[in-house]
Amino acid sequence: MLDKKSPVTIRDVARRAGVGVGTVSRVLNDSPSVSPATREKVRAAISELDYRPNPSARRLSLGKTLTIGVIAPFFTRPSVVERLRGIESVLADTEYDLIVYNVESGNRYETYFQERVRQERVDGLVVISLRVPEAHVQRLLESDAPTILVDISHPDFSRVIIDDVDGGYKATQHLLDLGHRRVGFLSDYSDSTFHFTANRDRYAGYIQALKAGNIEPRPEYTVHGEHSRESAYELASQLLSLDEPPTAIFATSDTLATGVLEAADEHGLSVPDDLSVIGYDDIEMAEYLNLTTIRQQLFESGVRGGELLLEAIASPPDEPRCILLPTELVVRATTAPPPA
Amino acid sequence: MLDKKSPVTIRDVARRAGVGVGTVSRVLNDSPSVSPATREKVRAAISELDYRPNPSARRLSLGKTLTIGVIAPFFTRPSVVERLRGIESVLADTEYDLIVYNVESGNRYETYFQERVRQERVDGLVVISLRVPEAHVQRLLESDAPTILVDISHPDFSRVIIDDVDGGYKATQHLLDLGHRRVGFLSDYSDSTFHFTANRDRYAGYIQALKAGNIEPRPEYTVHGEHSRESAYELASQLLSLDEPPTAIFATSDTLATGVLEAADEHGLSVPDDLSVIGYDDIEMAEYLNLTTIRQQLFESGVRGGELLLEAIASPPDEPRCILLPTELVVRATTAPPPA
DNA sequence: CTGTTAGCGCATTCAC
DNA sequence: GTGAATGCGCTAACAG
Repeated sequence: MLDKKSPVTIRDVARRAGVGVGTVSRVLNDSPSVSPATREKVRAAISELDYRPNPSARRLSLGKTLTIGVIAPFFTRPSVVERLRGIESVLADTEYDLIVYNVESGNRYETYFQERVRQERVDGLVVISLRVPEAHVQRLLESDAPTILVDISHPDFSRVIIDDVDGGYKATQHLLDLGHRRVGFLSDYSDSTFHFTANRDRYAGYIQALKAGNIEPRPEYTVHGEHSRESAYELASQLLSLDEPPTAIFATSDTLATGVLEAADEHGLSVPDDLSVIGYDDIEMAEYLNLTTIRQQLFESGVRGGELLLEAIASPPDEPRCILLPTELVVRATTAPPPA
Repeated sequence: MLDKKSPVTIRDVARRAGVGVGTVSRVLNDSPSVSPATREKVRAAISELDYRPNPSARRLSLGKTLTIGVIAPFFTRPSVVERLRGIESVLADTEYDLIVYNVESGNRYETYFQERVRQERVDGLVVISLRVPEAHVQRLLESDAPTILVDISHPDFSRVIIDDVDGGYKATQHLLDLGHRRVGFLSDYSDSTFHFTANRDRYAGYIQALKAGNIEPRPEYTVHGEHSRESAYELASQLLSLDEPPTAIFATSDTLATGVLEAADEHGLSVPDDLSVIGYDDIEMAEYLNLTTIRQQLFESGVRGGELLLEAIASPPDEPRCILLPTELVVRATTAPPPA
């Protein structure tokens, strides 16, 4: 015989405490208008029955989903995971559930924005490192559920972005300071990539630094492809096979930088003596590899994004807010003056 | 003036299509008892109104949450992220939402099991690399929402585990085959750690291999601490400072292995000539570092776990199912015969 | 202060 | 095959 004990509801509690359901609801929601005595009775009944409110009912009645959605290319990059951690850390103390939408392929990318993300589904959305499809911008903006961008820029959305122009500038400037004149730029920037503004900005910084140093950018020194070590390996090989190869390479992520390191090794080049390499992000591996890099506040970006979202849900700002996080040059062992 | 267009409901669709709400609900749920003609009418109305059913209402009415919870130490280890990816990939094609509970501290660990995980909150739960608190085992087992374990063993739960005894055996055997007689075992196994059975099993395999090779295990060769490169560095240093230090070290994760590599370097030991090092997991970095390791099917373990859960929800098995995933020795450049 | 009641949007009987 | 009615568990508005 099935002993399906149906879950205890608010009515059971009310009965047990000898009060009405309304009162139980009030103590549940910390309403001030409940006498201490009855409050205590209700509390007792709740704990005796080990009662927990049914979230679905609560959500339906409230007209809120009490959940936050995060849409991101989670698993492709350590940096995204760090940001996610930051978001999760601020949500953990709230009543919001965190539901994750992982985007690894183009079709799911569109699908998530189209299907899943609606007022009825989440109370707020944060998009990490992913370009918002133009087709969905308007709807997102009009929705009651606010959207926050992290590590991606768009003038109409509140966002926390990294000062990537400055980061790119710093990286390049560091190389220039060391005496390099031939600096390669290697990234996964490309129109087909979801990940968009960050690399563009870093590139801008790269160009600015070059110009400030009176160095004419060479088109052949800029390469880009997929975001993987393998791809970076190919791209770097291409750079190093040039008639006049760069003496330093700025890779727009630490992961890419490892591919560059690999290629250097393959070409019999010793780092940093023959070739300087600088990465970006300062993920855990960077420290181990002694990689010079541009550190950005990964976890912090998630925290700030989460906070922005919570605030926006509480009271929508009149206009988009923008938080700009600084970067920091971390000099380690993969950069040095160019060979004499 | 606020133009709060209230979301379109099933009633709007019914009205538009000139039918009752029941009928709309039927076509929504692919009920066979709807005439093709009206089905078409309803479909048209749905798309004209761009109607989407309200998940909260649906859940309440259905008495299901349509969400799956994953509780794991997500962000601490790349391996966990890989497993999560696997789970997400099978859930992405279903109507289930995936909500994540990140456990980084002890109190949240207890809290999640206690508060969040209840029938009313999720329809199913998967626990990754985390020991289930004994105090909650019974409740979990009795719940209508099945619990699946991934990378953690418990006789009462369906689970997908890795053959870690064999993995530990293989790693040790590989070292023995190379001629090593003094093999250290370095792990993050400890009672205070959530992560539990995996390291214990690997240790068992280590001991078995030693015994099979007629080598008496030495207590001082077994060390454990936190799961971090820094910790591994300390532990390895300790090992290498022994009067008779091991000539090979088996670290129970690739992350730990990097710490060992670091310590070796610090001690002026060259790998693999002076010291052999083998890791575990074969995360992405292992390939880059040319680390000999034991590969396990990380992503696959998540996939299988997700499938197990879906099946359990559909029809609870009479007794726990157990899927055992094999490991594979991947020989790269950090292991070699001991110094002469 | 507190009990009662009316929805929230959908699925699901039950008659027709 | 289809419409109308009932209930899922909770919140909020309304009396008292």
